[in-house]
Parts: sequence; structure tokens; C-alpha cells
Amino acid sequence: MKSSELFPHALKEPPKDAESINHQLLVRAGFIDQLMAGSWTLLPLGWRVVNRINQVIREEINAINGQEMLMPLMTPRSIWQETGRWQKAEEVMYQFSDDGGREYGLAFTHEEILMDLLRKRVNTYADLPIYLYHFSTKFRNEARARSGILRSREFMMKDLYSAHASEADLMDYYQKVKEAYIRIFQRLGFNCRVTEALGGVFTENYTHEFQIPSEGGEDVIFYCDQCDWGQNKEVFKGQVGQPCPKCQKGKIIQSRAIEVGNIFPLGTWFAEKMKAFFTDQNNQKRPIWFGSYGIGSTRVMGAWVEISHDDKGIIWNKTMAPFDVHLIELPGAKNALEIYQKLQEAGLEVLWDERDINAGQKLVEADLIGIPVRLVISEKTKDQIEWRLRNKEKTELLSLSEVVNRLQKES
RNA sequence: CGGGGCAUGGCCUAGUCCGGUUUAAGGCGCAGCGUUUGGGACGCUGAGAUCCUGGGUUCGAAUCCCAGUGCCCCGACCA
Repeated sequence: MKSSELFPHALKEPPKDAESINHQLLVRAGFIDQLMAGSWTLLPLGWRVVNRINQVIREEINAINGQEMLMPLMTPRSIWQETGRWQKAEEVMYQFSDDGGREYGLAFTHEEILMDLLRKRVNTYADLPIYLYHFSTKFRNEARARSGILRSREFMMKDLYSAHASEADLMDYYQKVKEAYIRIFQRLGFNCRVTEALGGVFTENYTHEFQIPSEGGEDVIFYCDQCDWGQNKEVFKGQVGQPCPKCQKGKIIQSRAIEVGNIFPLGTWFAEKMKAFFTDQNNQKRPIWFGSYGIGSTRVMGAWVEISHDDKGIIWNKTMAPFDVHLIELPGAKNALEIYQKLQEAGLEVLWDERDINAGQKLVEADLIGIPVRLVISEKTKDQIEWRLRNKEKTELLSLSEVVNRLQKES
């Protein structure tokens, strides 16, 4: 991609009412654009990042046998009435009717839709378990959208649903999802904390939240500074500074955090309400055991910006960066096109700043966008290429083949 | 939904208190020309504004009054 063709160009100043870090930097650098409160366009750069996040999620969910599909957003009132959530969730669900008086809700989650699918297509225990997921927009009527892209009324989420013949099988898979989520957030580069939480409108059971400690977060969590124990503020009843109840060695600390994922062992509640039964080995009708598991991928992008930036801009890691490498062409550079093409032939995604603008502006914008590897070619570099990582001061002069080797080794 | 703040070319702001030399100003950005080019460079020329909306007061309103809308922040609520 050539910088001259990339839409849109960076802004020199953030919008005046942007206070949170992710709002300021993502808008300035051209990753997102606000349509209204809680409603954002993912611009080409932002869409690249979300796709890279989604790809990591996809790989890990596929690895635990998830099958990807896509469910509708506009859903009939009747299906929500079966579980009573048309009323229970009316504050969070956008509900409306068409000219014929038929009523619809925009899905804020998909348990009912998934359960309808299961009851139509699952007959026997041999059909179970089933693991289905999709990446889709979620609509939630937030009383107060805020914090840039962190809490919006329309956002992208991966939601996975599992159906089982027994509670033991559900809980076994629940544990597998928990481990997959830990791998996902590790691969994305986060220091993620798993906290026990309540289920809200979803379930009466304890659930788990995946939290990124950050001052920009709106949740408060409590966790052990030595082991993986953690609870959110609805659950936590102890005192900060006390010994960890799990390992006894660490002590409990408190932090603000951004919730990026959650998992719910929902049991048979949905199946009983919606009459989703299977026949077991003893020819008995039994309700399907059910779980749901979500990761807000647009929120993940915002969370990363909150924890990884400096006064110059965003600092992406190689996993979720919009491009692998930012090639900055300054006056006197030789063979820019050839270098650009060679990098692409090596399988790398390259943003090539070939614009005829002041050198300083190119360098400043490169820091703002935050691609992890910056290559500068100029009169000074002669036949070599200057290599610099976004999070390091050090620069080195390398040959093209050394650059390619290093990039391929790193990715 | 309660409380607070803000609203002026695409963006950021001055002007608003105390109405009138405002033909609404400046910076950025944008267009043209030229000089530049290792940290948002410079000169000249130029385009670009329902001063959030509606109503009112007045000889005269960006400025005063009334009503409304939008956005941001705190809280409540929530993934």
C-alpha cells in the first residue's frame, strides 16, 4: 500500500472532545472515525488491525474445533420471548417494529438464535457436542457510550457457543475455551488477568472475565501478584494487601481494567426455556447443556492502544499491526520501488510512504501510526536500509536481504 | 437517567462576560507556483463560514433571553 493512496491521511491534532487515549490516537492516525456517540467506522487501518486480531482468535477457536458461520443481526421478538429476555433485556436491546407491526430486536448476543438452530437440527446425543461461532456486529443500547471505541453501541465481537450432552462435557469444554482465550491474549501480547464474575442477564452461575489491567479501563479487578487468581469487584469480598486465597504466597492487588472477553457456562436453562432436547443413550429426552464465550475484537484494539503508546503515537506489536513494515522513502533514496516489491514478494505487508512531502512529517506520522518496523531509505543510507523498531531508539544499516531475513524470522 | 462542560470554514481555536470599525479573526489543512526535505520546513497567491437548530428582544445579535439538539466527562446502569 502506498501512503499517497491510503485513506485517510493522519490528523495533526486530535478532535477537541477526545479525552481517552484510544480515542485520540486511533482517530488522529486514521484507524477509526466517529459517526455518532458509540458508533464508529473502522477505516482501512483499523479494519486491518481488527482482522489480524480476529485471525488469531479464529485460529485458536478452530484449534478447539469451533466451526465458523454467520448469524443474523435482526431477530424476531418471538424468539426472545421464549426465554423472557425480550423484557429482561429491553434496556440493552434495540427493539422496533416494521410497517406491518411485526417486532424485531437487534441482537446484543446470540444464545436464542443459536438455540433455535440446535433444536431444529440436533436429535440425538451422537450429534453432540457442537461448537459454533461467528464474528459479527453486536448492538447494545448503552446508557452512556464512552471511552472512544472501548464502550460503543455497535461493536465487533467473536461469539462462540457450545452444546453438550452432559454438564461434565460442558465444563470440560468450558475449561478448554478458557485455556484457548489465555493463548489468544498471550499471542496478542497482553498481560491478561482471568477474574471470577457474576453472569448478569446471562446466567446465575459464576463466570470468568478476561481483563487487561489499564488505567483507561472502567472495571475494577482484584488479583494475586504471584499466581493467576483474580476476581472482579462484584465478587471480591476480601481486602487489598491480604495474602492470596489460592497460593497463599502472593498478595492481592487492585487495578482498573478493560474487559476484553468473557465465558459463561449457561447450563440447561436456555434449552429448557426453548425446548431444545436430545435423546440420550437410554432413550430419554434431555435438555442440551450450553455455554457461550465472547471476545470483543474492536475493544481489544482499543485496549491495546491504551496500554501500548508513547507521546508520539501508537506502538503496535507484529501480531496486530496494520502492516508488517513501514517503508519511508526520503529524498535521494535509490530503488524504492524495487525494495517495496521485494518486501512484498517476501510475503510482507508493506506501507510505503512515497509521498512528496517534508521528511519530518513522514517520520512523525510513522510514529503516530505505530507500525513496529520502520525502514528508512534516503541519500544517507546509500545502498543500504535503515532499520528501526518503533519501541527502540537504536537504528542499524542493513542490506535488503538482511532486512527480509530479519522480518521473516520475526514473523 | 441525574450532574457538569462544550458547540464559530475540513481540523484546532480567538471573539461571547459588557450587542455596533467584524466585510466574523488566526493557526493547521486544502488548491496553484516556487524553494525545500533525517523529526509535522518556508514564501507568494487563492478557495473555503447556515457562528449547532428554532423562536424571541433590539435600529442592530456569534454575543442577550427562551426552547431544543449534538458531543465529551463524572455518576447510575451495563459485555
